[in-house]
Amino acid sequence: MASGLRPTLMDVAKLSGVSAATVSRALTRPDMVNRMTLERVGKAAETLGYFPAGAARALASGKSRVIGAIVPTLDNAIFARALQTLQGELAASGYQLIVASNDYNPGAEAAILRALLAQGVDGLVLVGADRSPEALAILARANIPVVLTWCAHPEFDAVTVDNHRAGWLAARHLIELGHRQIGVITGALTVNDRQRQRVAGIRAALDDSGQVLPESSVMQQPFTLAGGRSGCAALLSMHTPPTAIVCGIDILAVGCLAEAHARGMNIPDELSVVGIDNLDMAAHVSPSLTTVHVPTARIGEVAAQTLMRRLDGWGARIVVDLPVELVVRQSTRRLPEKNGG
Amino acid sequence: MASGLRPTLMDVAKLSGVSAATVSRALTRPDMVNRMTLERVGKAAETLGYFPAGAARALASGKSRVIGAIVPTLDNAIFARALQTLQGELAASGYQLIVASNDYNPGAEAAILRALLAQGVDGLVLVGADRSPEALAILARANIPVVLTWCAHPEFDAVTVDNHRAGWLAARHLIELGHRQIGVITGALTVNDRQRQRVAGIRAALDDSGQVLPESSVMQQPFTLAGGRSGCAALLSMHTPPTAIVCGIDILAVGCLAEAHARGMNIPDELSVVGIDNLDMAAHVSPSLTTVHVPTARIGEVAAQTLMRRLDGWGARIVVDLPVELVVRQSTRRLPEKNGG
DNA sequence: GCGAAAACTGCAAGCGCTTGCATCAAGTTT
DNA sequence: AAACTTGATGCAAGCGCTTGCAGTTTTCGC
Repeated sequence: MASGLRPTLMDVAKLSGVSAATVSRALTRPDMVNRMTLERVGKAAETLGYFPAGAARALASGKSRVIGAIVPTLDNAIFARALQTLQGELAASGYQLIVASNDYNPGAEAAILRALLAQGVDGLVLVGADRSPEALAILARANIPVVLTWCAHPEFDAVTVDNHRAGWLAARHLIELGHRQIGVITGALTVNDRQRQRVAGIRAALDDSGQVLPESSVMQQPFTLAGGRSGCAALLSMHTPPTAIVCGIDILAVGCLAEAHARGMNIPDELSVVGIDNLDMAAHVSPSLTTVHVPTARIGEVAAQTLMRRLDGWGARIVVDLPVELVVRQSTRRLPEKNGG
Repeated sequence: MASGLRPTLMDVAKLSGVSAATVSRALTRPDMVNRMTLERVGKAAETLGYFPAGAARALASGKSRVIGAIVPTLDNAIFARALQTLQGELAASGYQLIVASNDYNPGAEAAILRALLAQGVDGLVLVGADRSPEALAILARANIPVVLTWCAHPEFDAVTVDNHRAGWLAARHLIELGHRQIGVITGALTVNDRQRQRVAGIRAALDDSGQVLPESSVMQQPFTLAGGRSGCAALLSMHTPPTAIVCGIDILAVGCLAEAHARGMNIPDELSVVGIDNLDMAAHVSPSLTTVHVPTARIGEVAAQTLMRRLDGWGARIVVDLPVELVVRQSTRRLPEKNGG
């Protein structure tokens, strides 16, 4: 090889006295190559410090061994954690992960999708099932495996979690504790189907017990602690403030706790708060947060496995629904009786 | 084009009646092409729904427009946030981001590096300056821009933060408040130069005031709230427990707060705690956390800019040092006088 | 020991783009 | 009007691999 340049397949072939084809096979399908040849090639590759050029490989084979993921943001423990396991699992199978975020802007997705496809990803993992028609069209034409996470959609594989049930469990818990004035803090519902489903679940639980959740008791806030605080503040300043609040995600719930604390309110005595997600933090805040556990890390892991299975040729739709579960801690308690009646 | 297949450059060329070369130029260097031709090509590409194949492009041009990043873990708000801005900034310049994590295992880095280089990344962003000789050798041979983050190294571009100073500021603050018994909770020092530097800074501040920081007062813990708690517990169970604790990162500090709270200790009256990082959380926990602000998001942003500058041909070493700054909140206070003396 | 199957290996044609060089038409200069 | 620029385009040679097919050598079965 020209000194200073990366060695190529040809260099290895020459050094080991075989054809490029054989080297290629030695590297990708060792079982097709004679043991001794394999060894010779291996040694040559070793001494040259050879490693295959992904671009050439991708071009020739049509497979890039790269998976793309689009998340609303990395700056949220939920997605970061899912990506962490996703990446780990993919790496174990020899795949790389390209991440992109759309900042909860559904309109940005189509462009990102185009960029990812242009890049030549072999598969895609997306969050939620809300998708613009344009994005949908792109996906339909792309002809690569796509797995949705958190929410399902009939046209795609999915690793889901029952968000409706999560909301239901949270609200049900409060109802069983005697709460009747229940407020909700959630993210922006128009761009977030997970949150919509959770709120629907909350509403359903209330319905089941003959109550209604007025729109005015549902506060939409950004997914930050500050959002949780201001949602809490808004709820508490209502004419009849709630005796309990369920938050669409733990971040909001922790913010809510902080706000209550800042106001000198005792939780759970004066206000019950329940979250959804079960972040690490939930167990450590004070009071510890009652929440609905969502197996976030597992989502990434299973998403990777689903993708691998598809890339291995699996033909049928795959939908894995991961269980959610109420975790009762210290932030909720039975509504104190107001009077003897 | 064969129906069902993705259109190629050639398809666009034929449809618009020019050569493939012209289409290529129309797409990548529009200024080299006649206005009218450009328009025709654009229209043809549009109607065919053409977009370039990244692999082919990368192979022919030697540039993949993909950047690789290796972080210890995504599951830490610090890195997740930096990656978020890094990704956003790169995307704005038409680059994709491949992320990989090594789980704080320095030994894994070389393999990841190899995989990333095989994939054909155009640039790399790494965390910290600790690097195995093997990894270093790989980087040296790779011949692509590399930017280090958080810590600098003479051989690489870097976007740094003065970790030593961060530690120094934190400890100094406590010393000024009269504390003499100071404990430290940190991550695993052997695999984390950021933490080493911070602890060194803490030690330096103590030295400056004529004190020493015994090894036994430095608790190494995993970067979790639970780690912060157990570090705190360990410190408090010492023969002469500290009156103040500085934590290598906020996560540990928040855990520390939680532990103290669980023990019914009043912070800051009975124990002062200071963190480093200034996570969102720091302002919202109770008591709010005194900490040293580290411009995490900015690190990712500037890292991207640095890389872009290099890829634009910039020849000199780039080192950007971002300022850190003490943020005093409620978790620290003057050491109460024990007696009249 | 012979024919056929099995096991290897090589040939060569791409994969879809980029880019140095040549070409050619249309100005500019002198 | 000859000699040059200049601008726009085409030609064609790759970039470094993979892979269908064909050829060669081994290995078996009998």
